[in-house]
Amino acid sequence: MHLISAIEFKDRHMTAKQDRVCLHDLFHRQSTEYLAPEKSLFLEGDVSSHVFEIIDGALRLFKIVSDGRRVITGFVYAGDFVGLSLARRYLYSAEAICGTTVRRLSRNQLEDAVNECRYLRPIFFSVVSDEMAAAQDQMVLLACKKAEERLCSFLLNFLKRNTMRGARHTCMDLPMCRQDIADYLGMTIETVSRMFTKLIGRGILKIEDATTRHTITVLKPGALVQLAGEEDAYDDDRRVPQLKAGTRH
Amino acid sequence: MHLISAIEFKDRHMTAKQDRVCLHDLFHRQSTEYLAPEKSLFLEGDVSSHVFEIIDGALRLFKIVSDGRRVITGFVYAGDFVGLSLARRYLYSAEAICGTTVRRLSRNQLEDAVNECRYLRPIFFSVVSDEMAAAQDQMVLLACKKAEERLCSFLLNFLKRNTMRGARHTCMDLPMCRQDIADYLGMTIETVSRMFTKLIGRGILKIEDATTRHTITVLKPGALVQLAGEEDAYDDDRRVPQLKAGTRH
DNA sequence: CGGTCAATTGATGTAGTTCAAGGTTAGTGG
DNA sequence: CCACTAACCTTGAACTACATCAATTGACCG
Repeated sequence: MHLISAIEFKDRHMTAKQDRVCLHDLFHRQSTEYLAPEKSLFLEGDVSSHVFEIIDGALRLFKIVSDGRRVITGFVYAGDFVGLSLARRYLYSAEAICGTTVRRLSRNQLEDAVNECRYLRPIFFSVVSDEMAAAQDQMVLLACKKAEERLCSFLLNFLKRNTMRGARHTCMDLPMCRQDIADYLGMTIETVSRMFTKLIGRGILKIEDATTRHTITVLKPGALVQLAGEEDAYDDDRRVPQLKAGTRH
Repeated sequence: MHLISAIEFKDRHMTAKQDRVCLHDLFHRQSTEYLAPEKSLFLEGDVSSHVFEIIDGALRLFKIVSDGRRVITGFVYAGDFVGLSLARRYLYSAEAICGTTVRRLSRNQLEDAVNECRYLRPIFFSVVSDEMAAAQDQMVLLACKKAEERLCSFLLNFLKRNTMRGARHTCMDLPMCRQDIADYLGMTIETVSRMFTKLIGRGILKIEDATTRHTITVLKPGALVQLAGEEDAYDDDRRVPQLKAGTRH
C-alpha cells in the first residue's frame, strides 16, 4: 500500500468518491446499454439530451479540429459520468475505446433531480468542478511539460485512479491505443512510443503482454512521480506555489 | 433578502431577454473595490469564499507549476465573473493586469441565490459551461496549434469579444504584456514577439502606440481568421466537424 | 545622463515532428 | 498450412519550429 504512498490523494477525490453515491443512485434504475468498440455515444455539437454513467469499459472524449486533427480532451472509465456539462450541446464527441456498458439519463431528469434535491446539488457541482480541475491540469500539461513529463503524468494519473478503485498492485491495462495517448498528450505516436521505450529501458515500466502492449506494470512509481514534474504540487492542500525570481515582469 | 426580491421582480417584468442580467443584478448592490495593477485578488488553493464581477479592467488567471513556470489559464475583463468555479478552493490565482474594479459577493450569498431562484440556476450554469468550453478550446490550441495559429486565435478571440461588446472598429488595447500572452499561449516571449512582427510585416496588424505596443489595429480580420485555423468553426451553430480519412485507426 | 524595463532581433541549439522502414500479430483465403 | 494483408507499434534518420542565449533598441525616470 505504501508503494502508492508516494502518490497523494486529494480530498477532492476522497469526497468525490462518497459524493457520487447519490448521483449513481439516479442512474440505478436505468437499463444498461452496450456500446461496441469504436462506436460513438454522442457527437460534439449534438443537443445534449442525455447524460451517461459508465458502468464498464472506457470512452475517449475528443474534438476534431478543422484540418482533421483530433484532440482527445479526456478519457472516462467505469464509474465516471459523461455529458454532465451544463451546456445545451455536447462540447466533445464520445466514443467507446473497448466494449463499454453505460446507463443513460435524460438531461431533463437530471435537471429535475438537481432542482428538487438540494442535497444532490453540491454533489453535482463537485463532479462538474472536478471536470474543470482536470481540464486545467491538462492545460498546464500541454502548455509547458515535455514529452517525458507528459507521458509520466498520464501514466501516473491512470495509476492513481486504479489505486483509488482498490487496485493493490501497479499492473494496469491501458485500454487506449498509442494514437489515443498521443492525441491526448499533444504529441505524435512516434514520440509516445519512444518515451515508452525510454521508461522501459530505465526499469520504470514493464510491458506485460508482448502482443498488444497495452498491459504494463509500473515498477518504480516514485520515479514516475519525479519525472511527471508534479513532485510537490499536492503535498499540502493549503500550499501556494511561489514564484521564482525573474519569472515575473 | 432584497437580493432575491430584486431578481424576482426582474423575472416578472422581463422576459428571458438577456441571460446575464440576472447574475449582474446579484452584484449590483455590492460596493466596488479597486485593485491596483499587479495586485492579487485571490490565490490558487485559497478557500473560495467569494466570487467577483469585474466592473472595469482585466485580470489574469494563472497557476504556478512546481518548477516556477507560470501558466495563464485565462484572462477576464469587464463584465466577466471570476471564481464562480464550484470548487471549495480556487483553481487558480487571479491578479490585476491593470487598475481594476470589482464587486464581491460571498460564495454563500451566491449559493443561496442559486438555490432559491430557479431562474437564476440555468444562467449560472451557462456561465460555468462557457468557462468549460473556453478551457476546452484552450486545450485544443495548446495540443495542436502552431505559434502563428495560437497568436492569431488569441487576437481573434479578443477581437470577437470587443465586437460583441459593441466595438465598431478593429483597434484594440491589449491590457496584458507580451510575457502574459506567452504564458497563456504556451510559448516564449520571443516567439510571441516574432509572430507579432510577422503579422505586422504582412499587413495584417498595425501597432498604434510605438511606446507600449499594447494598442493594435487589425487591418485584415479575415486573414486573422484564416491563420487562426478556425475558419469554419463558428459559421454554423449546428455544424459537426467531419473526420478526415486516415486520421483514425 | 546612466539605469531599468519591455520588446525586438539575431544566432545557435534541440526536442519533437516528419518521413520511411521494419517487426509482430491477427485475420483471411487459397 | 502457408501466403498475403492490415493493424499497430517500434525504430532510425533527417528536418524544423521553437526554445534558448545574447545583444540591441527605445521609452521612461530619478
